[in-house]
Amino acid sequence: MATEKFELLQGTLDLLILTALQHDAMHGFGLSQRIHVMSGEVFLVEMGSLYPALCRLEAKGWIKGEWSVSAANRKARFYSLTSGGRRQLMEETARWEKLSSTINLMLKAI
Amino acid sequence: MATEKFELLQGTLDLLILTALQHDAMHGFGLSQRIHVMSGEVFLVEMGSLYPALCRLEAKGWIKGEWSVSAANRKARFYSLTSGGRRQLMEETARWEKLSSTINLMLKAI
DNA sequence: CTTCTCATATAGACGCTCTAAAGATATAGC
DNA sequence: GCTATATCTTTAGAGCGTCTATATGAGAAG
Repeated sequence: MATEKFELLQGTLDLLILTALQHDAMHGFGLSQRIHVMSGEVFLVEMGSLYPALCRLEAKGWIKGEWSVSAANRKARFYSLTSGGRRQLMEETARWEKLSSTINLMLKAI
Repeated sequence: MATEKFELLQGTLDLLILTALQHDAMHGFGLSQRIHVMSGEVFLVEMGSLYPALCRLEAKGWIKGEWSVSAANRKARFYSLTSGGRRQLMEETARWEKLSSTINLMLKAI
C-alpha cells in the first residue's frame, strides 16, 4: 500500500518496521507516519497492514509492546526491538542486500 | 524457492521472467535454468511457481507462447515478449528501482 | 523394456498485504 | 456541555503470488 500505487514488495514490511524501531520505541500509529516520512512519502502503510505485522513480530519475539500514554495523551501500545529483533534486523538487511543486488545484476545483464 | 533458503520477494518473479525473455524466446524449463544461472545461482524458481506465472503473464498479454520442439527434441512451449510485455518490463523495472532505492535509503537513515 | 532426463501442468496450502469497518478516548470549537 | 475532529487500536475477509507435491507424457540411453 502506498501513495501513487506503489505497493510494498511482500516480505519487506518486517524489515521496514524493524528499521524504523531501531532507535526508539514507537506506537503503531506513529510508526506508520515515520515510515511514510522516512520513505520520502513513497510508502504508506495502512493500519490494516501494520497491526497484523506488529502482532506477528511480537509473537516471534522480535519486538515487545507495552501500554503507555502517547504524546497526545492517549493510550497507545509502544513497541521496541528486543535483542532477538536486532539480530533479525541484521539478518533481514543482509537478505535484502543479497536479493536486491542479485536482481539489479540480472536487470543489467545483456 | 531458492538455493539456500533465499525466497523470492513476492512481486519480483514477473520482472525476472520478463527480463530473462528480453532477448530470445524460451520454454519454461529452460527459463528456470536461465534464471538460476543469471542470478549466480541465488534464485531457483521451481516449476510450480513458474508455470502459473507464465499463464498469468500470457493472460495479461505480456508474453505469448507457441508449441515447438526443444533442442532436446521434445515438445515445449516457447514464450516470447509481446510489445505490451516490453512496455511492462520497462514499467516494472522503473517500479523496482523506485522501491528498492527507497528501501536502501531507509536502511541507511540514521 | 526399463530408467533417466526433459518438459508441462495442476491442486492445495500458506503467508503477507489490502480494503474496509468498527470502536474508544482526548482535545478543540462552539 | 455538546459535538466534531484527531488520535489510536483492532479485526474480518478477500486476494494474490509463491511453495510443496504430485501427475503425466515422451524421447533418449542402456
